[in-house]
Amino acid sequence: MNSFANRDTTGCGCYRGRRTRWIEPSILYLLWKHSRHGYELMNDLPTVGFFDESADPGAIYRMLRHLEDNQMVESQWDTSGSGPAKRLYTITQMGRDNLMLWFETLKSHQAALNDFINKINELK
Amino acid sequence: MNSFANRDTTGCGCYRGRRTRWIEPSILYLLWKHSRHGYELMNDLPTVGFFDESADPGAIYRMLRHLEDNQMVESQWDTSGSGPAKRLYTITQMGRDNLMLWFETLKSHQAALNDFINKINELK
DNA sequence: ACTTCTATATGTAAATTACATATAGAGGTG
DNA sequence: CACCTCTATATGTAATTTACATATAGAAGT
Repeated sequence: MNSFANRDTTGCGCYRGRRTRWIEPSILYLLWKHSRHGYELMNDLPTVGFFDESADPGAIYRMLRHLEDNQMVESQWDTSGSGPAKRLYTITQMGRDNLMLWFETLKSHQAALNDFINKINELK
Repeated sequence: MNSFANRDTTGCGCYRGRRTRWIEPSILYLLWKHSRHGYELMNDLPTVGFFDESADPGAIYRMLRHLEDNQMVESQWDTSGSGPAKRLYTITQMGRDNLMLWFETLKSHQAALNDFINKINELK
């Protein structure tokens, strides 16, 4: 069964203010800047800030397939260069729109977090 | 089986930078301000900012029991007043220490979130 | 007797995470 | 050429977490 079942039909992972799955906007952000391979994303994700040294390959490839199923990204096999064939992922307009939805969610979370941190500060 | 198995032995829910379970610091924060009943927490949690209109009673009572198992809070039955007997929860020194650990985690998450939001802003 | 409100607590399906493992091409080395 | 390592994509699955439903029960009003 699809582990993304029960999500809304737009494929937007930011529905209902869920605060996890930062991997989705992180991937969209990196692909917005320029197209990349999955393996590249695995190395680049930690630069976004939500990940430590490495990101889980399983999570990345499953998320990429989910994003592709929902027309957020497109891919094509790239047989040039050395090493095994790789898929080059490119963000679509829907993907960009989706990241902008995420942006609103992230800002609202940012506000809540700032507020909570201020509250704790006042305790001391 | 305890659903908090595999957590570290200090009972600190902020280990490894986990970004969910805001309910734990939220409860500790409210109890730091003053002792409350579980039912009161259910109503007060939305004022902290991470919850919408209501918080899940199941999550609250299970978290309270977890906090009590880890000496973060203490409770005593309160039979005064009207209505059924209720448990009055009070934060302990360990609970306060734990919230301060959470505080550091939350600030590091705040930094990552601020950074990511700025990055998305630069795309536009 | 019946209903509603307060209060605490448990059950469980579905979603998610974390980690392990599988598959496979390319390149280097003895 | 057998072997190892690195790159690259992908699947399997146990444990964890969430979300929602339901259970239990005293008190208070009607």
